[in-house]
Amino acid sequence: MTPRLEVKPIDTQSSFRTQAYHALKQAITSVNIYAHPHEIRLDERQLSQDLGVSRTPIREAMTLLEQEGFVKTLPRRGIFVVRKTKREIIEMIEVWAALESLAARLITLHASDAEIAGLRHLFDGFQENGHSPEGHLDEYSDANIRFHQAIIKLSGNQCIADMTENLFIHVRAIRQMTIGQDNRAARSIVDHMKIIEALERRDTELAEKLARQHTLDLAAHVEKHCEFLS
Amino acid sequence: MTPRLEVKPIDTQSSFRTQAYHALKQAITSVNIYAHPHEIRLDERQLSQDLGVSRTPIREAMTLLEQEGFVKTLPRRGIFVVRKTKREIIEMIEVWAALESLAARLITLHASDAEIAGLRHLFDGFQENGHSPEGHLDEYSDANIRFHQAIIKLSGNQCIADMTENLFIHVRAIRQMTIGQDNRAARSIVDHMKIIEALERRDTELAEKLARQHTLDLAAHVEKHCEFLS
DNA sequence: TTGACAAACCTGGTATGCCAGATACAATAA
DNA sequence: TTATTGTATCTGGCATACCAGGTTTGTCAA
Repeated sequence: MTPRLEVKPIDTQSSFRTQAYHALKQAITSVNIYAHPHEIRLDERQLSQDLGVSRTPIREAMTLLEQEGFVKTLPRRGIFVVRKTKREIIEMIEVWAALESLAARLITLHASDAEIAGLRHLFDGFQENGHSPEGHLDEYSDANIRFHQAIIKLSGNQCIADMTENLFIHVRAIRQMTIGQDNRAARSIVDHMKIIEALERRDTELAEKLARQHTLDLAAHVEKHCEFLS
Repeated sequence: MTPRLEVKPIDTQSSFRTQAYHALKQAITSVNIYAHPHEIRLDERQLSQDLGVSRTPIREAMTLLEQEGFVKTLPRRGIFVVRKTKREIIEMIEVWAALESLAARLITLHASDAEIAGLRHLFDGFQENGHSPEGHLDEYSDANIRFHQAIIKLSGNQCIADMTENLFIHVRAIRQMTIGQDNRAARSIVDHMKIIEALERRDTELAEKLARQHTLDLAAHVEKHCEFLS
């Protein structure tokens, strides 16, 4: 056997378009657009200079971002970051509820006991009485996010994962803004535990229902308390 | 008042890119890709000649179609029409079930009695004993499709409509291929009537459950009987 | 000072040319 | 004949020039 060099295959897949897409999506989703009162405008030529590529890959990335609903281009006016309305946010949360509910159903049918057990570990450290989630909102918020992502992943349905990927960006932002209100963190962890218990018991109908209701509660909360959304 | 010509405003919104996108999507989705055994390859330059525009709007349209999962471009190889696997089809049907189930829930909460009553009229002519759906599969298939579209629309949730738009293209094709099997048409109309009755009674939980189960049944049927899918 | 109006510029849309990788095929050597 | 290699050709990725419509700005008359 001849000695061979260990070479990694060159990443021939990531074109400038793909890189620009990820860079722009990252940039757009990392700013809290609901905190800025004025609308944000993007400039193709400026971005192409900043990223060091021509306008073509920038435009193709913008095409993708527009289809995903993150930006809106007005011909000869400019490209603008989209601010979701309260109605749209609620609709997205409702869809999220339906998809996560389906994920819970699929988990009871197909996931292994070990996988389900792994969900509990996400909340290790938040269950003792002396360590209430209110005191560590950021940490709990992260665990919260990981829980919902894990549910989607364990479902084994890639289509759910794909469809929730962009919803998640918006729902996550809303969750983070509302987690501190109305004792939601403590109530949230109770809901999560009940969902996990239903999954462990393979109670398909209950798990499905609890997962749906948990997220529909968020929708109702946003309806009542998020007047800062237009 | 001076006489004026009746002129329609020029459709300044539909760019070549948008027109190319719709033309290509129409062309791709109208061919039954599962009937052709060989993979279908698209050529940017050929298409730009056929549509009479340059490659740029073609490329941007392709970018959109690729993100929607209808085509896949391999650099310096070509652009290929995507053939969904059986696994992917089932996943899409499951997602459809979750979204239509949510739509049924929302209808019981927000739709008017008149809107719900309109669902029955879609099946006028298929309910008499002498006019069984089996004898008119094409007509029934159309009514079937309109029923599911109406459910989505009546939900009032635009996000559901957007997310099911592309799923529908695939699910529709599968429904049409399976409607003639296994007495599915007759059983389907029974399911639909039960769903309508639950909606009329504003039975949220039942309508939600029936709508979900009706489509999950399709998923189970595909799992068992659609071996022609890869 | 203020209003209208025109010129300069800015912006996204489109066409086009070039590039490098991939392929097909012919030429060549074993 | 068969394996190999070189070359012509084809393909999508990218850069760039130009266009038309919109905006801004500045000038000038009232």
